[in-house]
Amino acid sequence: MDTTHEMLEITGQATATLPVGDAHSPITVIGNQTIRESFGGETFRQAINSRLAPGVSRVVLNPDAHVGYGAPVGCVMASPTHIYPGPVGVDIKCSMSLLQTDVPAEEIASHTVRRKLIQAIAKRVPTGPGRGQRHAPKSRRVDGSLGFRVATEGASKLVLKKLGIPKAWADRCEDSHHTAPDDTADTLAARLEWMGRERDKLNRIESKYRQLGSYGGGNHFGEAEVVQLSQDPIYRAIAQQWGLREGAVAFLSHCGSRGFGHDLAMNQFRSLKSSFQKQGLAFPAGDPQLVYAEANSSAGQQYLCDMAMGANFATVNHLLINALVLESFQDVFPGVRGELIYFISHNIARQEPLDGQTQWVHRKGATRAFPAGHSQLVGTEFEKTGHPILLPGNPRDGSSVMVALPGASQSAFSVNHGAGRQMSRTKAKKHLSQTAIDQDLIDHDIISNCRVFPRDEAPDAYKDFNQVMSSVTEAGLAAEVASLKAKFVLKDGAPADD
DNA sequence: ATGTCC
Repeated sequence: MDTTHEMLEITGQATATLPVGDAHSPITVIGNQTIRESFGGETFRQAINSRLAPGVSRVVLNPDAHVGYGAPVGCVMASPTHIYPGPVGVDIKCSMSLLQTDVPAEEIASHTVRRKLIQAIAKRVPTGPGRGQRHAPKSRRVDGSLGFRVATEGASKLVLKKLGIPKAWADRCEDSHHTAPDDTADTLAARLEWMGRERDKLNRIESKYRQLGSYGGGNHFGEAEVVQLSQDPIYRAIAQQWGLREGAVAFLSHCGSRGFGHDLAMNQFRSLKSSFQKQGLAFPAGDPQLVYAEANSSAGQQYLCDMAMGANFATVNHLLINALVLESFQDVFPGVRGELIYFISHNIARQEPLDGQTQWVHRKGATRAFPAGHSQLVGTEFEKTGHPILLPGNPRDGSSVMVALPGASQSAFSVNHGAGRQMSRTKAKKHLSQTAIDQDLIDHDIISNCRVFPRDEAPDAYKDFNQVMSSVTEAGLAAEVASLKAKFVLKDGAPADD
């Protein structure tokens, strides 16, 4: 009997207090026993609240799940009719990207070379709060006018050209641009103009444009990797078809829409909550973080416009970071070339065919996983293989590139988005030893831009990535085509003695 | 996630 993939009976022991009508299908839980024990009651409660919320057709809990804003981080929530800002998340279109260079691994064996790369990247792509554009040359400066184009067009030809980003990279994005629900660019422009005019937000928004090309903080990072292809000939061939090469140095990035998306999300939460209160509407399970709108309503359309603009910002932010990282490599290795393998989000709602109808698939800390032949891949270069899935594990145990299998239909064509936090930041700072964390990375030949690695971001603050990965593969959702071994990490550094 | 509360 396969215990790696179980349907959580919502009338079962985890949820005995919640009466559920027959109309509700159970929540799908992806996780072996170790993983299921990692969830905790609050994560299940949030999943059940999400499942019982209006208009929701399906909820999937992935092995990296933990408590989040309204819905767990590490879940999928689908609705044909309703849009939920909480289950998109506050960092709209937080995503992963993978840039492969033609530098062979041997070239970055020495710490001296790696230090040079770290300095070259840190000079161009800052971590922590503040502006990404602080050292940008004039040619790349994002003013209000270009920022407007970024927010409304995403990775359009004009935006890519202005920012010096290779135009071919747009084809390697899960979505290179996002439009308003009515599919017209003018609607987004009108929404942005309205925010500037009616709500006196323009100055603040313009200041956020200056964050383009930066990582921010928290779990965001940039990491140099050595690519190791799968030993399985079928999956190795898929990796090679995507352009991955054994022993190449690649760069994995994790970040999102920075202050720009944050402001859009928070404004939406505020206005939707206040609208619920004015109308005397009840929040799902009494939780204001599960506030929602019907997608076709005026409020729903406004949210979808703001989500699209946050997503456009995140996309261009990521592509710009990759262009700047490639330039940094060229500082150290003149003439080196690089190609974007893929860019894929784990905090977004997308319209997708699911269970026989078009639905809003909310992925909150979950990654799209379309296998070969999926209707939304038809006509793309990934039609015959499925698209790359980029999963950060942790620097010590590595990260993974996967391909979806037909079994992904059981998880709403989604997998996890990483390892998933197992310790709160507070608990990690209290319980994990700083010297042990730093020694661990040294032992694994990994260096970092931080004097000391942030304790709340240490590998052991997260779940065992091998357990998470085996939960996914044993459920038949996806298979690994390549693993990524970290060589250096850029993160928002923690002070030495906090 | 976020100039970590407008």
